[in-house]
Amino acid sequence: MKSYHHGNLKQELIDCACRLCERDGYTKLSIRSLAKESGVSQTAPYRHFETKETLYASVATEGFKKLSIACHIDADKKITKKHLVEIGCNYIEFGLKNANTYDLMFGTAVGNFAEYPELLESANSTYENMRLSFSKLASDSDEVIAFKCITLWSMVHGLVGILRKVQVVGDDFEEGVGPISTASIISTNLEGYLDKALDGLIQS
Amino acid sequence: MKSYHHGNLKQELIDCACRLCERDGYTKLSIRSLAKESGVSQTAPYRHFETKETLYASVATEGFKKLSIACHIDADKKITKKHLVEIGCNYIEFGLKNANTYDLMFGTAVGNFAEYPELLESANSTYENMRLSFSKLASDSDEVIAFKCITLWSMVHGLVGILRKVQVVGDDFEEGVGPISTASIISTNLEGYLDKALDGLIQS
DNA sequence: AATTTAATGTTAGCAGTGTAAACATAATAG
DNA sequence: CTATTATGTTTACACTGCTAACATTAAATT
Repeated sequence: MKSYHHGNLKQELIDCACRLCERDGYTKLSIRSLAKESGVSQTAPYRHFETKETLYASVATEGFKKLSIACHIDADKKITKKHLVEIGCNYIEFGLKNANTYDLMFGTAVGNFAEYPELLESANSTYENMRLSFSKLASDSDEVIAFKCITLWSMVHGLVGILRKVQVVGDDFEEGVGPISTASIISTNLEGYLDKALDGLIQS
Repeated sequence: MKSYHHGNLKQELIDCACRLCERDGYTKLSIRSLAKESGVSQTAPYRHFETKETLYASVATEGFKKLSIACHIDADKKITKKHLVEIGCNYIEFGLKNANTYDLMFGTAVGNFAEYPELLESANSTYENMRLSFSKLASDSDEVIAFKCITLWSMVHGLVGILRKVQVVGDDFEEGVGPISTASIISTNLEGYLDKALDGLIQS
């Protein structure tokens, strides 16, 4: 016997959306199918999400929270380069393992984060985490730290994009030194790669 | 008086799709509206594009061709670091000025490039161009060159993504050292930024 | 405790989408 | 000149985001 009111619909919709989004990609996600999955009428979700983009924003918010956790490292006081490598690796790993969610977070599905305070907050806090780690590594000025953050973020973000493209294309890749085989070498030794790439970053 | 056969429909559809895609983003692009724009019936495009993804692939192919051109530099023999900075800047400029097309090229709209030979070819040739530039800069092994290529590409690709996100969010940005103001500093002096960032790359 | 109000659900329906099937016309090959 | 192929049209289906009008229940107010 089910009651007229669901009771926990909003959260269930978000959870379900996160799951389906990661499984099939956000383009395959429909409000109607989501409603059906939750055993509720087609338009019920609209009581909790003004538009589809609002739903996307919620899924992306969850994504940033998870990314924050994935990139968080325990360190009492000082942080070493090794820690940064670890952060970078964890970031990339997250991007590759949660590729579809990552698309939603960094693509254009949600046009303007500023319209969704929670999303903006969770995204900024991911950045803030990274900034804090850098600030513990060396006593740089705030400006230098910000530059380093953006550079590291760009690097790992870009690597996620490139590695994914190359991996998709490279299902049947040839031996050689082309982008595909090189990328797969990189991805099998991410740690070593990042370690070298960070050299130019942490000293200066 | 219009004839039953259009005569040049395929190319016109591609051109029109490129234009509309860049103007409104590829998600807003519909085969039907495209057909209407070309003064042809709703399903006529299907004689030239099996699915919508096939159309996407064509637009993306054009995108890579343009990117290749944008990143091409004239240099007789030797290429200097300055040239690489130029390539990087041109790449980023392309990504920011053709943001919607860039999404199509590097997003998940086209799942597997290998299914579209022309797209694969144009994408690979963009890479090959970059590789050639690096090979003229220093007499590195093919392996090292490939690593440098992927690293530079990741960097500029990542920067495009981050700068865009931050710019969108930062319509009303505050002074400070947060990601937004830092990113705008970077974007107003891309050349200087890349120059510094490339230091770690070209020597090693 | 009774009643008003707000939150949350349903039904019906519109305009738009990708795409398949059956048919029409024109260009090309034999 | 005829048969075939390429290219176009019409019709139709299942699906989508979303709106408006209505139903039910929970919460707030008197």
